[in-house]
Amino acid sequence: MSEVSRRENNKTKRRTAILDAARAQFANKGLQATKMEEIAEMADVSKGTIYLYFETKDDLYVSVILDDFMNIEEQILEIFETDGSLFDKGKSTYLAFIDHCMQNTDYIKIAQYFLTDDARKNMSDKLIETVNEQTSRLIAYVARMVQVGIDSGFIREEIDPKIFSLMIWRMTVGLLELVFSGDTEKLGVGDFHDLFESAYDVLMAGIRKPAQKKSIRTNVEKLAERLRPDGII
Amino acid sequence: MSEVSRRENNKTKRRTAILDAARAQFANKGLQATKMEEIAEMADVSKGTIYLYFETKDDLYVSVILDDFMNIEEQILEIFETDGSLFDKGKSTYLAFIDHCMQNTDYIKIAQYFLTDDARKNMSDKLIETVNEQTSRLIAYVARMVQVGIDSGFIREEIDPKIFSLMIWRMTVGLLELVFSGDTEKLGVGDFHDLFESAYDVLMAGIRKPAQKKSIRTNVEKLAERLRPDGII
Amino acid sequence: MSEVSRRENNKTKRRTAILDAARAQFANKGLQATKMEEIAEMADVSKGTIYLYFETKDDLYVSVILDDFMNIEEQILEIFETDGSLFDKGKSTYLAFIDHCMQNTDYIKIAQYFLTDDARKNMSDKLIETVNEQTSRLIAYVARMVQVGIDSGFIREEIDPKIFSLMIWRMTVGLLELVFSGDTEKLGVGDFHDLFESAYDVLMAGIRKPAQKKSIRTNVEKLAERLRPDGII
Amino acid sequence: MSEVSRRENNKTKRRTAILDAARAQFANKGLQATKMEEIAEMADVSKGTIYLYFETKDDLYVSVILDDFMNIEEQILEIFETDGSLFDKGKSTYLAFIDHCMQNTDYIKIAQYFLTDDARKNMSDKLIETVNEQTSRLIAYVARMVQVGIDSGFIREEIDPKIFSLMIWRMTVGLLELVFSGDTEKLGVGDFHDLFESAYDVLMAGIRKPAQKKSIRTNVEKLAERLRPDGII
DNA sequence: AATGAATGAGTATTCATTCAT
DNA sequence: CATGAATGAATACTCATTCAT
Repeated sequence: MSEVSRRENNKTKRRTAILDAARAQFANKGLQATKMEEIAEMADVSKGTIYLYFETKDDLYVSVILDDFMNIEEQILEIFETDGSLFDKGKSTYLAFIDHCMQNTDYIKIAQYFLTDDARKNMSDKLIETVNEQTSRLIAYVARMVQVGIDSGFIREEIDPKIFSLMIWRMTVGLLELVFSGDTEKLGVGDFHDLFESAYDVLMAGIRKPAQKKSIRTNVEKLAERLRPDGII
Repeated sequence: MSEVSRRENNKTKRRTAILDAARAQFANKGLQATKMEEIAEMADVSKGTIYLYFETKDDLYVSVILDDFMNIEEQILEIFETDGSLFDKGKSTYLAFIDHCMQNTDYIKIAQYFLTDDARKNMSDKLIETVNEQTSRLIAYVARMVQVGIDSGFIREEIDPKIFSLMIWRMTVGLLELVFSGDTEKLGVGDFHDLFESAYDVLMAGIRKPAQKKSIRTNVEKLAERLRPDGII
Repeated sequence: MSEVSRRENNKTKRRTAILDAARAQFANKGLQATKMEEIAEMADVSKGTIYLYFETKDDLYVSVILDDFMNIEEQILEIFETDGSLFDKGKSTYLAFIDHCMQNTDYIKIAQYFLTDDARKNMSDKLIETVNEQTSRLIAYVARMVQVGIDSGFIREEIDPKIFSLMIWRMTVGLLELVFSGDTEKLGVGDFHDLFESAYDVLMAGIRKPAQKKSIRTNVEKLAERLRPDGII
Repeated sequence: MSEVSRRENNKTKRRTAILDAARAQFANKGLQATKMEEIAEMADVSKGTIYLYFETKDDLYVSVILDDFMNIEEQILEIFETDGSLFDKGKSTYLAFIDHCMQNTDYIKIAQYFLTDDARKNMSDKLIETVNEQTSRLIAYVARMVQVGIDSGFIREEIDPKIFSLMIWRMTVGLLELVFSGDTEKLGVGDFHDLFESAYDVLMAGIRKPAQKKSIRTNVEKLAERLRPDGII
């Protein structure tokens, strides 16, 4: 390994260490309550070093979520590769997302803070832009799927793919926020699995074309590749 | 007017003045960025006076939203009183809520902050409890409506009224948050009216019983009163 | 009872109620930590009323101690009236003082604060003057006793009565402060009675004339009246 | 000088600068009236820097006195090294202590505050412990001297060394407090030297063995070394 | 690149005191 | 006399960020 690449390697390791420490702290105590010092300690670097890798605390915060974001994307894409009907694949993807969020609560917590007024005050436009881009990309996936559904005759033509994407996104995230707040019990919801599955089913029933024709199903294979993120659609 | 009641009257006026000033400031700059001093100035009272009416900044913050909450409830109940089909009334109520929120952005902003980890750290259990109670009540309205729909044969029996309430609540609030963040344009949504109406329609389509029987429709009138918040259901 | 005297009576009762409440609070939490509100509540009057009887918090504080002071003086004078040798009476008086202070810790706590720089900043000259006068009077008693002892040949002529008074006063109060601080245990002193009695005996041994002549004792009776606070000495 | 030791050196200098500034301010205005900002300015550091060296204002306050304490100890030990009779050495030490306190009034002022209820509320147990340890050590010196006096036959066997130590300590400090309060004049004491010397002489007369035997005096030399703080006694 | 000492802006809250009723 | 609502001065402490080494 060359001197340069070893150095590069070290830098990456350190960046990851800081990111991991930050994720842990943020998830545990929230943004405000987390001190840069604590992150530094946990990452085993000095306070100053963090600023060599991230411009501000908010930058670090968003970087954490961006990191998660990329992980989610990766996982979701894998599911797309598998065979199966459009609705089955949709549901698998949806449930995989829920699963991921239930295991990595940080992502939702960031998303929560991100739309907040307080957050916007402290955040650079560049940061907002970056997260927006990522979000748009994820939404576009869903929209594309819906479009495929429409084209294939599974989904009603009146449905606006983009609006539906926002709907399912905000609803899902909203329910996750509720679950993480711990208030669900007080609100009388016991089984999370049930909650999310029911929500999905209602949404699907809401866009499904009443009388599906079998013949159309044969088009699925052909359409699958249109779902790729860098696809033509 | 007696001495005591005049004093009471004054106290109420002052409380309202503080509440209004706080609402304006919070909506404009967010919780953190708003200084108690600024609220005091705008309400034309001294800093110390605020603390005679509200225990802490957070208490004041939540009190603002609770105030909005009660206004919303009032408006919504009026709509229940009007005649019309179940789904029509539901839609009117939903749109009235959207309208209110579009005009009083504070409510959503509080709701947003409320589920946040950071908020929970600073908030008294009593405060959380109070907001939860209010929320539960609003959710119960919706759930009751759904139940009526089921009983009347409009809505599928498999639908869980409570889960559906949480769905529509979180989705609606989530979309409002998105709109208020100003990112909707970047995400390519132009017409808000369309957005919210489409969302509602999808949700309704998702729970509607496919083959509605005309005969049942005649029951609507009879069922209407069961929707009252203090109803027997 | 006339209208005027009934009013006077009420005023006195109220003043006493405030004084008692203040004493209890001050003794329990110290000066700084005690709020005027708490005193008002305990005395069952409004906050504003306290200021009709006492100019400031510090005034109230000192008034409490002055009140105690007068009680102490009264008790001590009674002992002077009894028969007995000079040293016996001295010791009885000293022990009575100790007893009183052990039972009414407030007095010492005030005295402690009184000589403090912090106290002086907030205290009016008039207040300082008043306490000084009281103190001087008490010291004068002791000095007069010592002078009698000298005149009677019990105490060495070289002893300066005033200096000795200051010595025994400051030492006694100092030891009481130590006891009240709770640190005496850590400093290894178990029996308070022993502590104070030993201290007294050492002081007496320090001023006693080595060879006492019996014949002088007959003068005691004659000298007793010279000890009266309003005596001619 | 190495990098590390230079840094250490700087830290020590800064700590001293803060300590000196604090001493000056505290002595001048008392604890409450002194603002952290003023100390920072005088020490030519920022407000935040003080908190790198001292945890709280009270910690700083006590640290000042602890610093003085160590100086006093040093001076006193030197006097022990000189030759002379037990009582002479005792008196020299006593007068040196008085001198030091008259020149560094802070020490007494802290001691005064230290036994106060108000102080105890704000002070950490660790801080109280530390001061108590120092005090105990100083008291132990005196007690050891008294014991030597007893063993040598100069001092009466009935005298409890520990009690006597507390007596002389509290009396001396008490008189110093009185002097610093400025009330001594009003109480009619003019010459401080006289006051303290007389006080000492009375105390000594109070514990001295009436008929001293010359032969014992020869033991003084031998006993002197037992007075060392790290001595075997 | 890494460090960590230094900085200093930033603010909610308390409570003795006043005064209109 | 009594009240208690209103006042507003007063301040220790935190922590993100910087920068000399």
